[in-house]
Amino acid sequence: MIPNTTFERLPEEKKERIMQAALMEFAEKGYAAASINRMVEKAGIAKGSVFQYFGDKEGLFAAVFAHSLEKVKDELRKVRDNPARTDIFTRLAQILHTGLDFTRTHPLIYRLYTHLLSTPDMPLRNFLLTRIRKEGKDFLAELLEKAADRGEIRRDLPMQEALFLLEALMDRFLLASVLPYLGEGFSDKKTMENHIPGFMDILEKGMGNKRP
Amino acid sequence: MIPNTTFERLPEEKKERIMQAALMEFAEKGYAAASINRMVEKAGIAKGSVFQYFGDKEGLFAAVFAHSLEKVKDELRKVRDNPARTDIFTRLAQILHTGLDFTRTHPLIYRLYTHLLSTPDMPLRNFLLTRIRKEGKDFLAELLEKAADRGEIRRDLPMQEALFLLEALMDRFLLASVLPYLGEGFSDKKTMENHIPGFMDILEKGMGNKRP
Amino acid sequence: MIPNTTFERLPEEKKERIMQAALMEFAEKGYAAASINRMVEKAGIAKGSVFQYFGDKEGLFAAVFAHSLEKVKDELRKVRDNPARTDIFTRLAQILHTGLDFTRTHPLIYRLYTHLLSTPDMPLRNFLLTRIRKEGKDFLAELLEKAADRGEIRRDLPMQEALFLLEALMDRFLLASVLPYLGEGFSDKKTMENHIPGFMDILEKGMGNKRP
Amino acid sequence: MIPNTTFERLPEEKKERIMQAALMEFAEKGYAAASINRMVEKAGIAKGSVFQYFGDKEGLFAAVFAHSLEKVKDELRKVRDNPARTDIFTRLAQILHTGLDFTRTHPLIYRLYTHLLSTPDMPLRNFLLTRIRKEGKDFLAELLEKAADRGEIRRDLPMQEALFLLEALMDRFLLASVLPYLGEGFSDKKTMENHIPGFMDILEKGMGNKRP
DNA sequence: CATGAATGAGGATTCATTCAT
DNA sequence: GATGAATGAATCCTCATTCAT
Repeated sequence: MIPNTTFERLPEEKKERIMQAALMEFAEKGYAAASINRMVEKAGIAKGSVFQYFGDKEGLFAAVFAHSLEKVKDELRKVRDNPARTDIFTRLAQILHTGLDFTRTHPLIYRLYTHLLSTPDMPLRNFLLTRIRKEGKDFLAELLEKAADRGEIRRDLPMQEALFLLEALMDRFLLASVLPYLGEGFSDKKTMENHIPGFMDILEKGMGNKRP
Repeated sequence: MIPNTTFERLPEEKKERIMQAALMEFAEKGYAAASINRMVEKAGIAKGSVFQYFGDKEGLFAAVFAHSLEKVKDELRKVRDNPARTDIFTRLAQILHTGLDFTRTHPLIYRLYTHLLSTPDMPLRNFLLTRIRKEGKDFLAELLEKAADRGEIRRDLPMQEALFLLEALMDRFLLASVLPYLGEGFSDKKTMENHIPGFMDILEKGMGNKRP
Repeated sequence: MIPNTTFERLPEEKKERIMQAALMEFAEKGYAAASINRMVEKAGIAKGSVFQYFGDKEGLFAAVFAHSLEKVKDELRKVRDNPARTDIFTRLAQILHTGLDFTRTHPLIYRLYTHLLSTPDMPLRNFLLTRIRKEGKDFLAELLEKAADRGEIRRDLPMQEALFLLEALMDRFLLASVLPYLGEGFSDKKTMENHIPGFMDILEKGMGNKRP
Repeated sequence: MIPNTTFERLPEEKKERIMQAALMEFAEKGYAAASINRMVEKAGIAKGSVFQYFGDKEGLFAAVFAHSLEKVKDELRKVRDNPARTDIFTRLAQILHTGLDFTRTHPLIYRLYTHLLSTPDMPLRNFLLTRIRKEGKDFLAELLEKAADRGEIRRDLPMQEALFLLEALMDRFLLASVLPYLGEGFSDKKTMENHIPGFMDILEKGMGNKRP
């Protein structure tokens, strides 16, 4: 479970090459169907090394996941540290944009996440899912709370449901950017940004505090 | 290519037993990781029979999917044929309730769908996804249009985005009812219904035409 | 081993259909690799019938072989009954032509024979091979003997070797007419006849009794 | 596609053991009916190794074939490099002897060749056949041409047909040495050599240039 | 520490044969 | 007598894992 330090000491380039190859396999095939054979060939390393570094397939998966989670956190930090003094809806729009940037740069990471979501017997599933969702959800929750404090959302807004809706939108929006056939007009990553204002319009009216 | 009629002629009980066992495997493991060995053991039939009935794994998957789609359609028919003369938001609430009933009765079918969504190299993925989504999405689209005609939603509602949001909520809501760890307060199927009014409140304000 | 009479009582058309389908399989794939599944599909009969008629795969093969042997005999009869009062070399040329006609009409039968030749563990191999070769070889042997009596071949001709050579030529010639890539200029069934005079020229000089 | 070097690096003894076991299977059963299970048991290696070495059954077959072809070439070299200053018929007799030596030492290789000849849907059939036949046929063709230049064969000899006849005799002669039931007096490898002079007698009269 | 050869369990699939209808 | 569903052994092949070099 605890990653061998051997892998850590590898040259950065090689580490990245291995992580990338593993991520590709897991993201495309899911955990069980992923083949270490294909991975090592892609990465150009010896098969034995995988087991030296990570113990077994599960350990490799955990490492890939942790590696990916770091990138997610980096991205989130960017948004969080944005000192933007704007209202929550502008903020949400920014987040969608950032999310889109993320799936554009790291489409495989998002696919990895969806596999985790949909496969009940994936090893470490619960552990990993709670870890990654904590990142995203806490962030949204905090956003909502602060907005409430600032009076940007209406008093009687059902918070739990609002949070759920935001997460649903976010997830589906990113999924559509990563996998085809989720709806005409949304299969194209390039034009997806055009929809963001529309979403904000609905959310603002549904959750906001503006007088008409 | 044309499905053998052998399977059709089986006694209903046996057919259902086989479909159920296959659905369990596919829903839990996804397509590639599903094991026909496990399935036939669960179903109590000979391994060779699977191939006599369905030709190959892909054929079996297609059959399971078709079988499941029928149940989805049955459910949708119930909602559609409901002659309810109510506004769209009451309707949406009904739909969420019905969806919850469905995932309660057929949790595996929904999991099957999520695998299809998240696995890019699933066989027949595009074909099957377009088929199943046509059912659901067309229904929601029609609902929105009629509501627009009746003036139940505001004139300037961005329709595409509204539709997307509804689908996202629907999907996520049902997913939460089927798989754990999507959020505290939502992991419990029994209490999920309590959230429906909250959702409707937000949607109505965001999309509706009511004067405050 | 003894063929069930059930098959004999079948309508001629059906019998022929079954034999033809079986011959195709055995000729193309050889005995072990032949599939009864494919055969019954081609023949459009029930799989169980094959076993009712012939007992098992081996019985079927024996029946196909017997059926084919009949056709060979028919063909040989044509040549034998030809009251041609010609010398042996004209006769041999006729035989090659007839053989070519035969492989043109029944290419599969010849392939069946080559499989039998080249597969050591084919069931009934020895029994069947001796049966079929008896037909051909005895005929050639008789031909040679009569020619010797008539003084058409030289006194000192080594008979065993001559017979062997004739068989070799015959077999190879027919094989080339049935399977490609045995030599440029011989892969084309249509032009093979042009080579016959050349062969006769060599044989006549090598075996004949003519004074230069 | 490119053959793994793993097999090449094996100890010679093991390589030979594997090749021998595989050759036995393929030679006895033909390609499709050959069983890798039986082979690995005979060779005493793990089943997985076969696929590590050769990729798949076809790759194994190609390797066995290449291995065998090398032995054929070695044998041919012996004959070719024989600086014998003799006429073509003495040469042909030598070749038959050498061929007999070869089938005595490597009977399976010749059987492999006959399967290739008689099985139309063997993988790589055309490719392999042209390769192996090039070796043998070119050699005979060259022999004939040189004999023509030296005036050892008659001017008006039909060359194509002569070549064909020589090949047919050669093939059939070797086949008889390897598989039983091709003719009494020829089924016995030990006495086959006795027939060679008889063949030469016929060929010399049929093709040669001697005045009686 | 890196390598890659060895292994056998398990994968999907095909098959000849049996037998109840 | 004809049918075709049921069966399980055997097919080729892939895989994660181990371990000697």
